[in-house]
Amino acid sequence: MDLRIAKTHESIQQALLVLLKEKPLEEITVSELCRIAKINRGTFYLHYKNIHGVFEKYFEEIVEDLKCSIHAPYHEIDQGVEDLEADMIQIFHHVKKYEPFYCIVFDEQIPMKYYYMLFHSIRTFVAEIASFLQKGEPLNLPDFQISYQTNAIMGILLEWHQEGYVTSPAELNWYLIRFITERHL
Amino acid sequence: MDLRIAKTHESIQQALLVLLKEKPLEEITVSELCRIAKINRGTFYLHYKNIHGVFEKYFEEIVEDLKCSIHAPYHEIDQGVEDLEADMIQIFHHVKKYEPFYCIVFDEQIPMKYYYMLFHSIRTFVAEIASFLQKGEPLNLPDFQISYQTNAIMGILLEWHQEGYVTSPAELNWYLIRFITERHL
DNA sequence: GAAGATATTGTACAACTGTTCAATAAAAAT
DNA sequence: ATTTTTATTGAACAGTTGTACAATATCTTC
Repeated sequence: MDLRIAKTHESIQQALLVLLKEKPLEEITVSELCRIAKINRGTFYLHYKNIHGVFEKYFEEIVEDLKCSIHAPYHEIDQGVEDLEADMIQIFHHVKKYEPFYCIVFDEQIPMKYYYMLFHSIRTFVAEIASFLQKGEPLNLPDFQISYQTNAIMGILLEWHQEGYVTSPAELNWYLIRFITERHL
Repeated sequence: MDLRIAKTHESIQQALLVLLKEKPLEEITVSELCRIAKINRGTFYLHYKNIHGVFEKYFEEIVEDLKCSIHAPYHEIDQGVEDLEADMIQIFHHVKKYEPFYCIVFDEQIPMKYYYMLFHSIRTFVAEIASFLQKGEPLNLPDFQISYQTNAIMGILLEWHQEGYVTSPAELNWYLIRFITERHL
């Protein structure tokens, strides 16, 4: 790996963090970021398509961390409601951990891209649970049901975002388990 | 109302439709739109903040149409599962009706704003159903459950978008009613 | 350490953005 | 029909974008 590339990437990522402390992502310009990062603007375009490209790199790592959080204490045997609870609450702890980032991700002005990244991550998790619980049954859940379930969970995150992340992860998890296990409407 | 303003608005909205036929929303510039609309660029900024401001106006009307679709055949009495089905399917018919617009709304590059507009519209509807079904009970559903339910429905729309709107509204509604009435996972 | 590979820089370009201002045109009010 | 109000225009501004190129600096490899 070329040291120059590594250094450039570091400067850019660091500059983004600096700028995010004073203004919203959508107001940050490439020119400004390059001035902070002390790199040529042309160099920026050699590595990223635009400002969102930088943030996306960051968010990829965050989503990766979520995947680890969920699957770290994965119990092969006897996945009951208790284990389900233990896994689900990881999602809320994760969002709380990276709250400043999710404030950006769920912002009105920000592209759907990041929502989809989180969605796909949680969806994989939901699909695994579903296939695990329904093993033996020949009919696996249709894609629509997986997306239905996944986005339901994300609905809680949206509400959480809107109320300003006041509710505790524990209480959110209590809600979630209740919504999942009880009949709806 | 000033005729000049009305004429300007018409020109701008019409120009957006023309440009949307040849390129994605995110690639349309204010300058280009003003050339098509044959208005001064300064005039544009007198009425809209940016290109998204124009699209938002359009989408407001579309969301308004959804509200009408849902509440048009509203049955005051005896809202059973059959009536619920009749109301829910309106959502799918609506999205199908404005498919080209929802292709934009659900696009990766497009701001969350439009997703939230649709979300709030459906959320109002879900909240009404919930309070209707649970009337008598002193405890009304918490905000988290309404958002959970609402976004679950939108999960079906997201999946629908991803598969290219192949599935029929009738089948989607069949899925949805099944997901709502059956116990989850 | 020298040679080769390649990342970075500086400069330039046409196009777009968002804003300002006086001048003009067009509508509304009388 | 004239006056008043106000929307639109044209021009200009500093700043941004995305791209291109030759010149330079820096890293890797041998």
